[in-house]
Amino acid sequence: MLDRRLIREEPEKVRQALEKRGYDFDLDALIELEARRRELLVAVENRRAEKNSISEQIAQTMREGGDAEPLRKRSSQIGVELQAHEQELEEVQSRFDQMMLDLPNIPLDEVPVGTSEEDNVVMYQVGELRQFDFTPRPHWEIGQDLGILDFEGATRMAGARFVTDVGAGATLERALFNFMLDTHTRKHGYTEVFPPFLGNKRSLYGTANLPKFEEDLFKTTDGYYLIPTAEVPLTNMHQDEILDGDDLPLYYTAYTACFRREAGAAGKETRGLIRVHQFHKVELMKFVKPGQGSDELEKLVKNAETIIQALELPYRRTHLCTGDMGFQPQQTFDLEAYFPAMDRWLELSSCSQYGDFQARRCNTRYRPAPGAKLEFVHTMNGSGLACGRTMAAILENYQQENGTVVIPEVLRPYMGGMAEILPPMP
RNA sequence: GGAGGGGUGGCCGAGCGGACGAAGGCGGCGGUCUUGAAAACCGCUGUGCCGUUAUGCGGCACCGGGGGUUCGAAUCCCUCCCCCUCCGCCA
Repeated sequence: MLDRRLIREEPEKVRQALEKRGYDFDLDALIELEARRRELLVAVENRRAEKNSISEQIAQTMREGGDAEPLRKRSSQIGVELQAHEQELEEVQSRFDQMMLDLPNIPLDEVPVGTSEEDNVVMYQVGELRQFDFTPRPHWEIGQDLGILDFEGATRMAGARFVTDVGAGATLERALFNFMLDTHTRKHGYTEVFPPFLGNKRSLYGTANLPKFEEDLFKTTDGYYLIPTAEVPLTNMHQDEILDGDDLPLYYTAYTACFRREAGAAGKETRGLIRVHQFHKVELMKFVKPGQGSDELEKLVKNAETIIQALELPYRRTHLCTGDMGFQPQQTFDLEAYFPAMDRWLELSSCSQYGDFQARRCNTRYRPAPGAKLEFVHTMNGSGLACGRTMAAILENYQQENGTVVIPEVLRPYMGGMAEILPPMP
Protein backbone atom coordinates (compact mmCIF):
# COMPACT_ATOMS: atom_id res chain seq x y z
CA MET A 1 0.00 0.00 0.00
CA LEU A 2 1.22 3.45 -0.86
CA ASP A 3 1.14 6.47 1.42
CA ARG A 4 -2.17 8.34 1.07
CA ARG A 5 -0.20 11.56 1.01
CA LEU A 6 1.26 10.60 -2.37
CA ILE A 7 -2.19 10.51 -3.90
CA ARG A 8 -2.86 14.01 -2.72
CA GLU A 9 0.54 15.64 -2.98
CA GLU A 10 2.35 13.85 -5.80
CA PRO A 11 -0.26 12.25 -8.01
CA GLU A 12 1.97 12.64 -11.06
CA LYS A 13 4.56 10.37 -9.50
CA VAL A 14 1.92 7.71 -9.06
CA ARG A 15 0.60 8.26 -12.58
CA GLN A 16 4.07 7.82 -14.09
CA ALA A 17 4.58 4.64 -12.10
CA LEU A 18 1.32 3.20 -13.42
CA GLU A 19 2.30 4.11 -16.96
CA LYS A 20 5.71 2.50 -16.64
CA ARG A 21 4.07 -0.65 -15.46
CA GLY A 22 1.44 -0.51 -18.15
CA TYR A 23 -1.05 -0.81 -15.35
CA ASP A 24 -4.70 -0.04 -15.87
CA PHE A 25 -5.96 2.01 -12.94
CA ASP A 26 -8.41 4.87 -12.58
CA LEU A 27 -6.18 7.23 -10.63
CA ASP A 28 -8.45 10.23 -11.16
CA ALA A 29 -11.30 8.41 -9.46
CA LEU A 30 -9.02 7.72 -6.52
CA ILE A 31 -7.93 11.35 -6.28
CA GLU A 32 -11.54 12.45 -6.32
CA LEU A 33 -12.49 9.98 -3.59
CA GLU A 34 -9.65 11.25 -1.46
CA ALA A 35 -10.84 14.85 -1.79
CA ARG A 36 -14.43 13.89 -0.99
CA ARG A 37 -13.27 11.80 1.93
CA ARG A 38 -11.53 14.74 3.52
CA GLU A 39 -14.49 17.02 2.95
CA LEU A 40 -16.82 14.59 4.72
CA LEU A 41 -14.33 13.96 7.46
CA VAL A 42 -14.29 17.64 8.36
CA ALA A 43 -18.10 17.79 8.37
CA VAL A 44 -18.35 14.74 10.61
CA GLU A 45 -15.67 15.88 12.99
CA ASN A 46 -17.19 19.31 13.41
CA ARG A 47 -20.52 17.82 14.41
CA ARG A 48 -18.86 15.41 16.77
CA ALA A 49 -17.03 18.30 18.40
CA GLU A 50 -20.32 20.12 18.89
CA LYS A 51 -21.92 17.05 20.37
CA ASN A 52 -19.01 16.45 22.71
CA SER A 53 -19.19 19.99 23.96
CA ILE A 54 -22.93 19.69 24.69
CA SER A 55 -22.33 16.45 26.58
CA GLU A 56 -19.83 18.28 28.74
CA GLN A 57 -22.39 21.00 29.39
CA ILE A 58 -24.95 18.36 30.39
CA ALA A 59 -22.55 16.85 32.87
CA GLN A 60 -21.84 20.26 34.38
CA THR A 61 -25.50 21.25 34.52
CA MET A 62 -26.35 18.01 36.30
CA ARG A 63 -23.57 18.50 38.81
CA GLU A 64 -25.01 21.89 39.62
CA GLY A 65 -28.49 20.40 39.90
CA GLY A 66 -29.92 22.18 36.84
CA ASP A 67 -32.29 20.98 34.11
CA ALA A 68 -30.35 19.31 31.29
CA GLU A 69 -33.35 18.27 29.22
CA PRO A 70 -33.10 21.01 26.54
CA LEU A 71 -29.46 20.22 26.00
CA ARG A 72 -30.23 16.54 25.56
CA LYS A 73 -32.78 17.31 22.88
CA ARG A 74 -30.31 19.53 21.04
CA SER A 75 -27.67 16.82 21.15
CA SER A 76 -30.06 14.22 19.76
CA GLN A 77 -30.86 16.53 16.85
CA ILE A 78 -27.20 16.91 15.95
CA GLY A 79 -26.92 13.17 16.20
CA VAL A 80 -29.34 12.74 13.32
CA GLU A 81 -27.35 15.03 11.00
CA LEU A 82 -24.18 13.39 12.11
CA GLN A 83 -25.42 9.97 11.18
CA ALA A 84 -26.18 10.98 7.61
CA HIS A 85 -22.69 12.36 7.13
CA GLU A 86 -21.11 9.41 8.82
CA GLN A 87 -22.86 7.02 6.52
CA GLU A 88 -21.59 8.74 3.43
CA LEU A 89 -18.11 9.02 4.86
CA GLU A 90 -18.05 5.33 5.60
CA GLU A 91 -19.07 4.57 2.05
CA VAL A 92 -16.48 6.85 0.48
CA GLN A 93 -13.81 5.66 2.87
CA SER A 94 -14.45 2.04 2.07
CA ARG A 95 -14.33 2.64 -1.68
CA PHE A 96 -11.12 4.60 -1.21
CA ASP A 97 -9.53 1.85 0.90
CA GLN A 98 -10.51 -0.75 -1.67
CA MET A 99 -8.84 1.18 -4.46
CA MET A 100 -5.71 1.80 -2.39
CA LEU A 101 -5.33 -1.96 -1.95
CA ASP A 102 -5.41 -2.37 -5.73
CA LEU A 103 -2.71 0.21 -6.37
CA PRO A 104 0.70 -1.35 -7.17
CA ASN A 105 4.03 -0.20 -5.78
CA ILE A 106 6.13 2.47 -7.48
CA PRO A 107 9.17 1.08 -9.35
CA LEU A 108 12.56 2.57 -8.47
CA ASP A 109 14.14 4.83 -11.09
CA GLU A 110 16.85 2.30 -11.91
CA VAL A 111 14.34 -0.36 -12.95
CA PRO A 112 14.41 -0.88 -16.73
CA VAL A 113 11.21 0.24 -18.37
CA GLY A 114 9.53 -2.37 -20.50
CA THR A 115 6.33 -4.19 -21.24
CA SER A 116 7.14 -7.89 -20.95
CA GLU A 117 9.65 -10.57 -20.12
CA GLU A 118 11.43 -9.68 -23.38
CA ASP A 119 12.53 -6.38 -21.88
CA ASN A 120 14.17 -7.83 -18.79
CA VAL A 121 17.87 -7.04 -18.68
CA VAL A 122 20.38 -9.85 -18.33
CA MET A 123 23.04 -8.41 -16.03
CA TYR A 124 25.55 -11.22 -16.10
CA GLN A 125 25.99 -14.92 -16.54
CA VAL A 126 28.06 -17.20 -14.32
CA GLY A 127 29.41 -20.66 -15.15
CA GLU A 128 29.95 -22.41 -18.44
CA LEU A 129 27.11 -24.22 -20.19
CA ARG A 130 27.96 -27.89 -20.25
CA GLN A 131 28.71 -29.37 -23.66
CA PHE A 132 26.86 -32.66 -23.99
CA ASP A 133 28.10 -35.42 -26.24
CA PHE A 134 24.66 -36.98 -26.08
CA THR A 135 21.18 -35.48 -26.17
CA PRO A 136 20.33 -34.29 -22.67
CA ARG A 137 17.02 -35.56 -21.37
CA PRO A 138 14.45 -33.54 -19.42
CA HIS A 139 14.49 -33.89 -15.64
CA TRP A 140 11.11 -35.60 -15.43
CA GLU A 141 12.33 -38.46 -17.60
CA ILE A 142 15.54 -38.81 -15.67
CA GLY A 143 13.69 -38.68 -12.35
CA GLN A 144 11.10 -41.22 -13.35
CA ASP A 145 13.65 -43.64 -14.83
CA LEU A 146 15.73 -43.42 -11.67
CA GLY A 147 12.61 -44.00 -9.58
CA ILE A 148 13.16 -40.80 -7.58
CA LEU A 149 10.24 -38.75 -8.93
CA ASP A 150 6.76 -40.26 -8.87
CA PHE A 151 4.26 -38.15 -10.77
CA GLU A 152 1.64 -40.84 -11.24
CA GLY A 153 1.58 -41.72 -7.57
CA ALA A 154 1.25 -38.06 -6.66
CA THR A 155 -1.62 -37.68 -9.08
CA ARG A 156 -3.46 -40.56 -7.42
CA MET A 157 -2.72 -39.23 -3.94
CA ALA A 158 -3.59 -35.62 -4.65
CA GLY A 159 -4.09 -34.74 -8.32
CA ALA A 160 -2.45 -33.20 -11.33
CA ARG A 161 0.54 -30.95 -10.75
CA PHE A 162 1.80 -32.70 -7.69
CA VAL A 163 4.96 -34.69 -7.33
CA THR A 164 6.32 -37.21 -4.86
CA ASP A 165 10.03 -37.56 -4.21
CA VAL A 166 11.08 -41.12 -3.55
CA GLY A 167 14.29 -42.64 -2.19
CA ALA A 168 17.35 -40.68 -3.27
CA GLY A 169 15.00 -38.03 -4.67
CA ALA A 170 13.54 -37.35 -1.24
CA THR A 171 17.01 -37.38 0.26
CA LEU A 172 18.27 -35.00 -2.40
CA GLU A 173 15.53 -32.48 -1.73
CA ARG A 174 16.14 -32.72 2.01
CA ALA A 175 19.87 -32.33 1.41
CA LEU A 176 19.19 -29.22 -0.63
CA PHE A 177 17.18 -27.36 1.96
CA ASN A 178 19.48 -28.41 4.77
CA PHE A 179 22.48 -27.17 2.83
CA MET A 180 20.71 -23.89 2.07
CA LEU A 181 19.58 -23.31 5.65
CA ASP A 182 22.99 -24.16 7.05
CA THR A 183 24.70 -21.80 4.64
CA HIS A 184 22.36 -18.88 5.30
CA THR A 185 22.35 -19.27 9.07
CA ARG A 186 26.03 -20.06 9.58
CA LYS A 187 27.65 -17.99 6.85
CA HIS A 188 25.21 -15.21 6.06
CA GLY A 189 23.85 -14.32 9.50
CA TYR A 190 20.20 -15.17 9.04
CA THR A 191 18.03 -16.36 11.92
CA GLU A 192 16.27 -19.61 11.12
CA VAL A 193 12.50 -19.62 11.45
CA PHE A 194 10.11 -22.54 11.08
CA PRO A 195 6.71 -20.89 10.72
CA PRO A 196 3.13 -22.09 10.16
CA PHE A 197 2.32 -23.10 6.59
CA LEU A 198 -1.14 -21.59 6.93
CA GLY A 199 -1.86 -17.91 7.32
CA ASN A 200 -4.86 -15.80 8.17
CA LYS A 201 -6.49 -13.21 5.99
CA ARG A 202 -4.76 -10.30 7.63
CA SER A 203 -1.34 -11.77 6.88
CA LEU A 204 -2.11 -12.29 3.23
CA TYR A 205 -3.29 -8.72 2.99
CA GLY A 206 -0.01 -7.81 4.68
CA THR A 207 2.10 -9.18 1.84
CA ALA A 208 -0.49 -8.00 -0.72
CA ASN A 209 -1.41 -11.46 -1.94
CA LEU A 210 -4.90 -10.32 -1.04
CA PRO A 211 -7.18 -8.91 -2.20
CA LYS A 212 -5.91 -8.99 -5.79
CA PHE A 213 -4.53 -12.50 -6.07
CA GLU A 214 -7.01 -14.63 -4.19
CA GLU A 215 -7.40 -17.01 -7.14
CA ASP A 216 -3.74 -18.01 -6.79
CA LEU A 217 -4.25 -19.25 -3.24
CA PHE A 218 -5.58 -22.39 -1.62
CA LYS A 219 -8.04 -21.65 1.15
CA THR A 220 -9.27 -23.90 3.92
CA THR A 221 -12.92 -24.27 4.86
CA ASP A 222 -12.35 -22.31 8.03
CA GLY A 223 -10.77 -19.35 6.38
CA TYR A 224 -7.05 -20.03 6.53
CA TYR A 225 -4.88 -19.73 3.46
CA LEU A 226 -2.05 -22.08 2.58
CA ILE A 227 1.02 -19.94 2.23
CA PRO A 228 2.23 -19.43 -1.35
CA THR A 229 5.69 -18.57 0.01
CA ALA A 230 7.42 -18.16 3.37
CA GLU A 231 7.42 -14.46 2.58
CA VAL A 232 3.91 -14.43 4.06
CA PRO A 233 4.68 -15.65 7.59
CA LEU A 234 8.09 -13.96 7.71
CA THR A 235 6.87 -10.54 6.63
CA ASN A 236 4.05 -10.76 9.14
CA MET A 237 6.29 -11.81 12.03
CA HIS A 238 6.30 -8.29 13.45
CA GLN A 239 2.78 -7.26 12.52
CA ASP A 240 1.67 -4.29 14.67
CA GLU A 241 5.03 -4.15 16.38
CA ILE A 242 7.39 -1.29 17.01
CA LEU A 243 10.89 -2.59 16.40
CA ASP A 244 13.97 -1.29 18.11
CA GLY A 245 16.02 0.65 15.55
CA ASP A 246 19.21 -0.80 17.03
CA ASP A 247 18.03 -4.28 16.07
CA LEU A 248 17.72 -3.40 12.38
CA PRO A 249 18.41 -4.85 9.93
CA LEU A 250 16.83 -8.19 10.88
CA TYR A 251 17.63 -11.22 8.73
CA TYR A 252 15.35 -14.25 8.68
CA THR A 253 15.42 -17.46 6.70
CA ALA A 254 12.83 -20.21 6.59
CA TYR A 255 12.24 -23.49 4.88
CA THR A 256 8.57 -24.05 4.07
CA ALA A 257 6.29 -25.82 1.69
CA CYS A 258 4.63 -23.37 -0.70
CA PHE A 259 1.17 -23.85 -2.15
CA ARG A 260 -0.08 -22.25 -5.33
CA ARG A 261 -3.26 -22.82 -7.28
CA GLU A 262 -1.55 -21.80 -10.53
CA ALA A 263 -4.94 -20.79 -11.81
CA GLY A 264 -4.58 -19.37 -15.28
CA ALA A 265 -1.34 -21.23 -15.88
CA ALA A 266 -3.08 -24.17 -17.51
CA GLY A 267 -1.08 -25.70 -20.33
CA LYS A 268 2.11 -23.83 -19.50
CA GLU A 269 5.11 -25.84 -18.38
CA THR A 270 2.89 -28.52 -16.98
CA ARG A 271 5.57 -31.15 -17.10
CA GLY A 272 7.97 -31.97 -14.35
CA LEU A 273 8.89 -29.96 -11.33
CA ILE A 274 8.68 -26.52 -12.83
CA ARG A 275 5.14 -25.57 -11.95
CA VAL A 276 3.44 -27.61 -9.25
CA HIS A 277 0.81 -26.90 -6.59
CA GLN A 278 3.16 -27.71 -3.74
CA PHE A 279 6.85 -26.99 -3.81
CA HIS A 280 9.53 -26.33 -1.26
CA LYS A 281 11.64 -23.32 -0.79
CA VAL A 282 14.14 -21.69 1.51
CA GLU A 283 13.31 -18.03 1.80
CA LEU A 284 15.46 -15.07 2.80
CA MET A 285 13.75 -12.07 4.32
CA LYS A 286 14.91 -8.77 5.82
CA PHE A 287 13.47 -5.92 7.80
CA VAL A 288 15.66 -2.86 7.20
CA LYS A 289 15.70 0.88 7.80
CA PRO A 290 14.65 3.17 4.97
CA GLY A 291 17.75 3.91 2.93
CA GLN A 292 19.28 0.49 3.50
CA GLY A 293 17.02 -1.09 0.93
CA SER A 294 19.13 -1.36 -2.20
CA ASP A 295 22.38 -2.30 -0.44
CA GLU A 296 20.68 -4.95 1.62
CA LEU A 297 18.90 -6.36 -1.42
CA GLU A 298 22.22 -6.60 -3.23
CA LYS A 299 23.63 -8.62 -0.33
CA LEU A 300 20.57 -10.80 -0.29
CA VAL A 301 20.91 -11.56 -4.00
CA LYS A 302 24.56 -12.47 -3.45
CA ASN A 303 23.56 -14.78 -0.60
CA ALA A 304 21.19 -16.60 -2.93
CA GLU A 305 23.81 -16.74 -5.67
CA THR A 306 26.24 -18.40 -3.28
CA ILE A 307 24.02 -21.47 -3.26
CA ILE A 308 23.81 -21.76 -7.04
CA GLN A 309 27.54 -21.29 -7.29
CA ALA A 310 28.20 -23.94 -4.66
CA LEU A 311 26.03 -26.34 -6.65
CA GLU A 312 28.04 -25.40 -9.75
CA LEU A 313 25.03 -24.70 -11.88
CA PRO A 314 25.27 -22.23 -14.77
CA TYR A 315 23.02 -19.27 -14.09
CA ARG A 316 22.37 -15.67 -14.97
CA ARG A 317 20.99 -12.69 -13.18
CA THR A 318 18.26 -10.55 -14.66
CA HIS A 319 16.81 -7.20 -13.71
CA LEU A 320 13.08 -7.40 -14.23
CA CYS A 321 11.54 -4.60 -16.23
CA THR A 322 8.60 -2.53 -15.03
CA GLY A 323 6.14 -4.52 -17.09
CA ASP A 324 7.22 -7.95 -15.86
CA MET A 325 7.61 -7.05 -12.21
CA GLY A 326 5.01 -8.10 -9.69
CA PHE A 327 2.42 -5.87 -8.08
CA GLN A 328 4.23 -5.43 -4.78
CA PRO A 329 7.94 -4.78 -5.48
CA GLN A 330 9.86 -1.59 -6.18
CA GLN A 331 12.54 -3.69 -7.85
CA THR A 332 13.17 -7.37 -8.58
CA PHE A 333 16.19 -9.44 -9.58
CA ASP A 334 15.81 -13.01 -10.79
CA LEU A 335 18.42 -15.74 -10.72
CA GLU A 336 17.85 -18.20 -13.53
CA ALA A 337 19.55 -21.53 -14.01
CA TYR A 338 20.10 -23.08 -17.40
CA PHE A 339 18.06 -26.20 -18.17
CA PRO A 340 19.84 -27.96 -21.05
CA ALA A 341 17.07 -30.36 -22.06
CA MET A 342 14.51 -27.58 -22.29
CA ASP A 343 17.19 -25.16 -23.49
CA ARG A 344 15.71 -22.53 -21.23
CA TRP A 345 16.68 -20.29 -18.35
CA LEU A 346 14.26 -20.74 -15.46
CA GLU A 347 14.19 -18.82 -12.24
CA LEU A 348 15.43 -20.49 -9.09
CA SER A 349 15.19 -17.28 -7.14
CA SER A 350 13.36 -14.01 -7.28
CA CYS A 351 14.58 -11.23 -4.99
CA SER A 352 12.54 -8.10 -4.41
CA GLN A 353 12.51 -5.01 -2.29
CA TYR A 354 9.25 -3.39 -1.29
CA GLY A 355 10.11 -0.16 0.48
CA ASP A 356 7.35 0.39 3.05
CA PHE A 357 4.65 -1.08 0.79
CA GLN A 358 4.21 -4.23 2.87
CA ALA A 359 5.26 -2.73 6.22
CA ARG A 360 2.40 -0.27 5.87
CA ARG A 361 -0.06 -3.12 5.47
CA CYS A 362 1.52 -5.11 8.30
CA ASN A 363 1.92 -2.02 10.45
CA THR A 364 5.54 -2.78 11.31
CA ARG A 365 7.34 0.35 12.49
CA TYR A 366 10.44 1.48 14.34
CA ARG A 367 11.61 4.65 16.05
CA PRO A 368 14.57 6.16 14.15
CA ALA A 369 15.84 7.98 17.26
CA PRO A 370 14.64 8.57 20.83
CA GLY A 371 11.79 11.03 20.69
CA ALA A 372 11.54 10.87 16.89
CA LYS A 373 8.37 9.98 15.05
CA LEU A 374 7.68 6.34 14.25
CA GLU A 375 8.45 5.21 10.73
CA PHE A 376 7.60 2.14 8.73
CA VAL A 377 10.44 -0.32 8.24
CA HIS A 378 11.32 -1.48 4.76
CA THR A 379 11.03 -5.12 3.73
CA MET A 380 12.60 -7.36 1.13
CA ASN A 381 12.87 -11.04 0.39
CA GLY A 382 14.14 -13.59 -2.06
CA SER A 383 14.32 -17.30 -2.59
CA GLY A 384 17.48 -18.88 -1.44
CA LEU A 385 16.47 -21.11 -3.35
CA ALA A 386 13.40 -22.92 -4.67
CA CYS A 387 14.24 -26.57 -3.93
CA GLY A 388 12.16 -28.37 -6.56
CA ARG A 389 13.47 -26.33 -9.45
CA THR A 390 17.00 -26.55 -8.10
CA MET A 391 16.64 -30.32 -8.00
CA ALA A 392 15.38 -30.27 -11.59
CA ALA A 393 18.37 -28.15 -12.62
CA ILE A 394 20.71 -30.63 -10.94
CA LEU A 395 19.10 -33.58 -12.68
CA GLU A 396 19.41 -31.95 -16.08
CA ASN A 397 22.90 -30.53 -15.65
CA TYR A 398 24.46 -33.47 -13.84
CA GLN A 399 22.92 -36.27 -15.90
CA GLN A 400 25.17 -38.92 -17.43
CA GLU A 401 24.74 -40.71 -20.70
CA ASN A 402 23.87 -43.96 -18.90
CA GLY A 403 20.97 -42.28 -17.09
CA THR A 404 22.59 -41.76 -13.70
CA VAL A 405 22.98 -38.39 -12.01
CA VAL A 406 26.13 -37.22 -10.27
CA ILE A 407 25.48 -35.42 -6.99
CA PRO A 408 27.11 -31.99 -6.58
CA GLU A 409 29.97 -32.26 -4.17
CA VAL A 410 28.61 -29.89 -1.51
CA LEU A 411 25.50 -32.03 -1.12
CA ARG A 412 27.27 -35.34 -0.60
CA PRO A 413 27.85 -34.90 3.14
CA TYR A 414 24.09 -34.33 3.41
CA MET A 415 23.39 -37.59 1.59
CA GLY A 416 25.48 -39.98 3.58
CA GLY A 417 28.34 -39.62 1.14
CA MET A 418 26.34 -40.64 -1.92
CA ALA A 419 28.10 -39.44 -5.07
CA GLU A 420 25.77 -40.61 -7.79
CA ILE A 421 22.13 -41.60 -8.10
CA LEU A 422 21.92 -45.00 -9.75
CA PRO A 423 18.92 -46.63 -11.37
CA PRO A 424 16.87 -49.07 -9.29
CA MET A 425 17.95 -52.72 -9.35
CA PRO A 426 16.10 -54.67 -12.04
C1' G B 1 -14.96 -29.86 22.47
C1' G B 2 -16.73 -28.43 28.05
C1' A B 3 -16.14 -24.98 32.51
C1' G B 4 -14.00 -20.65 34.52
C1' G B 5 -10.66 -16.17 34.37
C1' G B 6 -8.57 -12.37 31.37
C1' G B 7 -7.15 -8.74 27.06
C1' U B 8 -5.92 -0.98 29.21
C1' G B 9 -0.15 3.43 26.61
C1' G B 10 7.12 1.14 24.92
C1' C B 11 6.46 -2.43 29.43
C1' C B 12 3.85 -3.57 34.28
C1' G B 13 -0.71 -2.17 36.31
C1' A B 14 -5.27 0.76 38.45
C1' G B 15 -9.96 2.39 36.80
C1' C B 16 -15.80 -0.57 35.89
C1' G B 17 -21.45 5.47 33.07
C1' G B 18 -19.72 12.28 33.10
C1' A B 19 -13.54 16.55 35.58
C1' C B 20 -10.42 9.74 31.86
C1' G B 21 -6.22 9.82 26.69
C1' A B 22 -6.74 7.33 31.16
C1' A B 23 -3.82 6.95 38.50
C1' G B 24 0.76 4.72 40.06
C1' G B 25 5.28 2.34 38.77
C1' C B 26 9.18 0.98 35.24
C1' G B 27 11.60 2.66 30.94
C1' G B 28 12.93 7.11 27.81
C1' C B 29 14.13 12.53 27.31
C1' G B 30 15.57 17.28 29.66
C1' G B 31 17.23 19.72 34.11
C1' U B 32 19.25 20.48 39.45
C1' C B 33 23.23 18.48 42.36
C1' U B 34 28.45 16.27 41.20
C1' U B 35 35.42 16.77 39.01
C1' G B 36 32.62 12.78 36.39
C1' A B 37 29.14 8.95 37.15
C1' A B 38 25.49 6.78 40.31
C1' A B 39 21.70 8.01 43.80
C1' A B 40 18.17 11.68 45.03
C1' C B 41 14.94 15.56 43.47
C1' C B 42 12.07 18.54 39.58
C1' G B 43 9.80 18.72 34.74
C1' C B 44 8.42 16.42 30.13
C1' U B 45 7.12 11.84 27.73
C1' G B 46 1.12 7.34 23.44
C1' U B 47 -0.59 6.63 18.20
C1' G B 48 -3.20 7.90 13.84
C1' C B 49 -5.95 11.44 11.18
C1' C B 50 -8.01 16.40 9.89
C1' G B 51 -7.86 21.73 9.96
C1' U B 52 -4.99 26.01 10.48
C1' U B 53 -0.26 26.60 9.24
C1' A B 54 3.98 26.23 10.96
C1' U B 55 9.81 25.33 15.49
C1' G B 56 2.71 26.55 17.67
C1' C B 57 -2.67 26.28 18.07
C1' G B 58 -7.46 23.76 17.53
C1' G B 59 -10.43 19.39 16.52
C1' C B 60 -11.64 14.01 15.79
C1' A B 61 -10.67 8.96 16.75
C1' C B 62 -8.30 5.00 19.44
C1' C B 63 -8.48 1.11 26.46
C1' G B 64 -8.36 -6.82 21.64
C1' G B 65 -11.97 -6.34 16.65
C1' G B 66 -17.01 -5.20 15.20
C1' G B 67 -21.97 -3.75 16.57
C1' G B 68 -25.63 -1.82 20.23
C1' U B 69 -27.79 1.08 24.63
C1' U B 70 -27.10 6.44 26.20
C1' C B 71 -27.04 13.46 25.63
C1' G B 72 -22.38 10.87 27.16
C1' A B 73 -18.95 4.22 27.18
C1' A B 74 -12.30 1.89 28.99
C1' U B 75 -16.65 1.25 32.21
C1' C B 76 -23.33 -1.60 30.54
C1' C B 77 -25.27 -5.25 26.54
C1' C B 78 -24.42 -8.48 22.04
C1' U B 79 -20.92 -10.82 18.89
C1' C B 80 -16.23 -12.37 17.07
C1' C B 81 -10.91 -13.01 17.93
C1' C B 82 -6.88 -13.95 21.14
C1' C B 83 -4.42 -15.39 25.92
C1' C B 84 -4.40 -18.12 30.74
C1' U B 85 -6.23 -22.22 34.23
C1' C B 86 -8.84 -26.89 34.84
C1' C B 87 -11.31 -31.18 32.31
C1' G B 88 -11.79 -34.13 27.70
C1' C B 89 -9.40 -35.66 23.10
C1' C B 90 -4.86 -36.19 20.52
C1' A B 91 0.56 -36.48 16.86
